[in-house]
Amino acid sequence: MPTMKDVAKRAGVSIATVSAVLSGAAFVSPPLKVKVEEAIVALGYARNAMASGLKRGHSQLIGLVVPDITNPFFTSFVDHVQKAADAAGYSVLLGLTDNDSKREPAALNLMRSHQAAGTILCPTGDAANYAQIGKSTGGMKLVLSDNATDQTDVDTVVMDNALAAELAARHILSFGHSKIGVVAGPGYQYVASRRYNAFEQALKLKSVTLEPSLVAHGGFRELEAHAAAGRLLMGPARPTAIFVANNLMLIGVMRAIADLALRVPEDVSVVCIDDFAWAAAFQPTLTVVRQPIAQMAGLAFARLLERIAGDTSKPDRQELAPELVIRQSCGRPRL
Amino acid sequence: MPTMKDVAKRAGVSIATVSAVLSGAAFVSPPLKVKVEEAIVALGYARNAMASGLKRGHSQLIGLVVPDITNPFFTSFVDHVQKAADAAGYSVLLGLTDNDSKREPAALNLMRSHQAAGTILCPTGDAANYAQIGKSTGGMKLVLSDNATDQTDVDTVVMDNALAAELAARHILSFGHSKIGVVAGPGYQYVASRRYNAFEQALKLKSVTLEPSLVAHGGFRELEAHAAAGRLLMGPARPTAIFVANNLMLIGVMRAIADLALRVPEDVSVVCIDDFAWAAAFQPTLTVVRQPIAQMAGLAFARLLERIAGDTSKPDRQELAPELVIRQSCGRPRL
DNA sequence: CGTTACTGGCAAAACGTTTAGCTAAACGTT
DNA sequence: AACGTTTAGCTAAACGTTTTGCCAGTAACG
Repeated sequence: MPTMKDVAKRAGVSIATVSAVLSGAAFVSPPLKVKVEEAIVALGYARNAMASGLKRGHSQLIGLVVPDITNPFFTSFVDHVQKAADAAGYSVLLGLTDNDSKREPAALNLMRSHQAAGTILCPTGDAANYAQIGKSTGGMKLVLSDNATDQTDVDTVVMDNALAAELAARHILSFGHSKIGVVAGPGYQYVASRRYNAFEQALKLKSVTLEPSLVAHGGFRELEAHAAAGRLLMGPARPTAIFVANNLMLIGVMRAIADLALRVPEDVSVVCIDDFAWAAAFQPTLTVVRQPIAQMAGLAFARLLERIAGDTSKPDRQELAPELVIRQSCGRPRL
Repeated sequence: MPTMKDVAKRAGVSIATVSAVLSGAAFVSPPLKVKVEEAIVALGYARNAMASGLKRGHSQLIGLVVPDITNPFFTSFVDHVQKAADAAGYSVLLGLTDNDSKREPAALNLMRSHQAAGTILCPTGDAANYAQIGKSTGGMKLVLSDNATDQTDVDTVVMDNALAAELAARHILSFGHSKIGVVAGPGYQYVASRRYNAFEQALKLKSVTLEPSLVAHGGFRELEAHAAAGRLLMGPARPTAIFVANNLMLIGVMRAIADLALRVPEDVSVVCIDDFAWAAAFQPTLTVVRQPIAQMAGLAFARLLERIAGDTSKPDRQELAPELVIRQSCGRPRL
């Protein structure tokens, strides 16, 4: 493993000069510069990021903490952040909390210990833990995304979840449904309750009420949603439309619908929040509310970059609008 | 940002003692130990991984380089590696090559520069680049997975792609198909050509030949596959069954089938390599060849751990068996 | 009681970089 | 010609750990 010293010796210069050409800041005369560059490739030298990070007080790493990379929403989020980071000369250190907010402090500590220039955290949304999070940053730049409450002491980039649910509600209502089922996320999570409340509110505005027996709360995961949808669909008052709060749960719901040989949208209409590749391949193609993932990731990273650059303005919350993608899974209820 | 020195001062001990209790190696008397631990929590101290890594010559990071995290296969692979790494006290530094093998050396260099204890690389499979890869490791432990040729100088964990294709072929043949279409991956990639060749071979064994006009080579991505499947299906000799070489391409194929209002499996039978959540929710449910992702990730990481621990035995290649998951997308051809 | 063996704890020397401060040469100005 | 200015490049001092070697106690032994 060659060091700068080796490069310096081979190029006949001091290590300070090697450092200068590597970081490109100070002016180095062209002849010396090429000599150094030659030595670097000849030795296969790669700068030691540990030493560099130690000396400079921070690394070229940014932390990215998500609850579950397996959820297509987060997969895409990670993908976009990674690419933005790459373009800006940063690498991403991945943290997974496995939907357990108690793991967030540890993840944040990891990032801090690696001297991350900053961290983007998608909390799993258990509101109780927010105080903890602040403690664990130790001064590290932080921006929250996705499942973040509306506290004001940290930068936040989220989708307008209320609008998303409203869009779904209005679309369902436009077909004249009144017996509407909901497969909602876990109530203690900010995003889940916001989607649920806004959906209910939008219905109430048109004097449609949500039958408690037609509301199921799951864990944002497929299996519970499958069971929940089964109960809804086999109950005495089968809904003619179902609102599903995320993509993972939709898989379970569609399986339950298939189990009962029901047709979409003839027997049940379906909308969910989150777009994903298979939504356009499914038969019928699935109407969804699309989250602006690329934008969220882009803005979150951009905000982080500003903070890293020294911006000390007041933390703000950016709320992005979702988009209703109308496909074929909603229609008129049969009487 | 408190350092060990601060902790030491507060606990009334030397920094060597603090280091000792942190790493847990040397014996420290219980009273001192609790004093140090108290100081650590009181100050909110977190060990500086840069300094630690610099001194020890390697970090607690492992590199993980994949072509496209958006592909559910890699999503799952990353997820499993991350969890295994976490359990072993390592964190993962994520590298994306965006399906471009020319980016692999840079990704490897990144890992090396961060003093990664080791790296798992899923090459994008352009065989031309393998020599390059060796150069870029600079002595860093490396294990290859997924799309790795059968070179013998580096540890490798792969699925038996030939068997996977064979399983698919035999399943299709068992229904009596003879006009069979293929949507294959890019021919220059090891995995793609291996799947294709084995599929053709298995057909030949039963005296079924592959019509060249019914074979399309795409880029393992949805869009090309959609176009390719469209051509196949609208051509003069429509196949009664289609073999699709990966999950992403299947999305495109299913869309093409829907475009033409064809029924599965009555008009066309479909199998693909890769299982994924929606395969069981789709109507009809999709028959697939499942890759043993958890096992692959687990073995790749385990091998890496052995190498990190100092194992210097001869590099080997582990080939894992896939599994045919029979669902509903294959049936008899209509005459 | 004197020697040896062991122990918990400390001081200090690295690890490979960045960077502030410096030297000396080259230039422009009077 | 003497002066200040600028500049390319160097020296050396950090950065926060880990770890080797050492010291001073204590226990064990003859």
